[in-house]
Amino acid sequence: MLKKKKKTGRLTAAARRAQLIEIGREVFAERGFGATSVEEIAARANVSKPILYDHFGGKEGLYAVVVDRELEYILKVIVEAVTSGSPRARLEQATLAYLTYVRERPLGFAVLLRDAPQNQRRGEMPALMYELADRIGDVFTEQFGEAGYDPKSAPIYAHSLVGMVAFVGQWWTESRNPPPVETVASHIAALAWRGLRHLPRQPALLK
Amino acid sequence: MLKKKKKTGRLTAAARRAQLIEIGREVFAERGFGATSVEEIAARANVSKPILYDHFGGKEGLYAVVVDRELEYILKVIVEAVTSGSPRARLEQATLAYLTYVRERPLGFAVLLRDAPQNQRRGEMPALMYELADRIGDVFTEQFGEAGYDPKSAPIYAHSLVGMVAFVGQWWTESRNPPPVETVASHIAALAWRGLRHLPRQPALLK
DNA sequence: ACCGTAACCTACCATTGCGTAAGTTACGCT
DNA sequence: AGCGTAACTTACGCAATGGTAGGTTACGGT
Repeated sequence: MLKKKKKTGRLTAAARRAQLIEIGREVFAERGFGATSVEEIAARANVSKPILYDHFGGKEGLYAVVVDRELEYILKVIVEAVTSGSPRARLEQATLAYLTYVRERPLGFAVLLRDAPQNQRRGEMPALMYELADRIGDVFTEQFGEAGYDPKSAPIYAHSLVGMVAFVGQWWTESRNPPPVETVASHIAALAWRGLRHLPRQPALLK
Repeated sequence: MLKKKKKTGRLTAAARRAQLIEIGREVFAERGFGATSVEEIAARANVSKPILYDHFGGKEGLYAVVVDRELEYILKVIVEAVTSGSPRARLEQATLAYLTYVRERPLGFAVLLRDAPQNQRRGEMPALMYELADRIGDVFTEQFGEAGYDPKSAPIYAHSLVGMVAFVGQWWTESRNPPPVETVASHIAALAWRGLRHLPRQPALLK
């Protein structure tokens, strides 16, 4: 017989594990790591605490799995969007991919935004953003050199781009009656692209 | 006699209060609200818990004061920067003011970035950012209408601007060997300004 | 029908950390 | 000097919560 639930709530290990990850994502999204209690997760799964410990070793274990899956996913989506096309197309597609992600996986997105356990290091989201910004920064550094711009300024622009996408993304998910993804993405990409295209060699404050 | 400390650690109410606010900012910055214990703050002040309760009523009370002062300050600085000059000068000065703030008050800045108590509502920083973005959005909406652009898209650009400044600011404080404020501000402002100036009437994705 | 094992539960600890009650010490004014 | 008050402490209560020990139930192959 296959692993079908008879009438009791008893599940196979794999199924229970999957369910706990799902619920964990929900609760962590709502409360953040610190304010989440193992009991609540267990309760929502109609199960007792020790089960969670059997599967994940503890709260941090579950959290790690949830975060890891989320990062894995978002990174995959963005990398795919950036693997082909003109530079401008890549910019647009990456923006689109990111926005699509935050829209389709609001809970996972929320988990990434919140404070990480034991805090000291930043949340997972900022870490990912820095990672992305660094990669983009590398590309910019090279391009800037060839185009006669100061390579030193590349990271600033890279972080600017990532920052605007990130912040707009957050705002966008939370706004009721939000415009369609393509609209948002096209505006952001336009701003970034035009800005970069018309950059002065040596920006200076008016004063 | 004036309120000078003789040799014991005993302070006047006002002095103790000020000290606790200072220390509170430090600890909240390091640990975030949730992970901060009243005991630790008290310990760092070489004082026992009840004193903190006498002054602020509890953890949330202290936190509220710390955050309030911080928001008060940062808002003041930015508003001052925006009260005169050409639109472009305002953009530059606001950016400059913000970056100067994050550099000069890293602890307060860190507190604002972290999760707020009782969680559900966002941290204080995002709230402030949304507030700023909304104000800017209002200005843009008006300007866009006059210039023949779609007023609906104004909030997107407003949030983009705020997002890039915010993210770059965060990165900038954390990077060792950071470029001077004016440099960073001029680059950000240049990107934003050029982008806005050369915006197409109706942005569209390549595809 | 039986039995081994995987899934699950009912208590338990132990710790942490907020908040308070009640008493104690030093300061400074008269 | 002495006294009132402000500043401070010790010692607790107590609710949450992470984590564990040990026993119980149902599943499914033989």
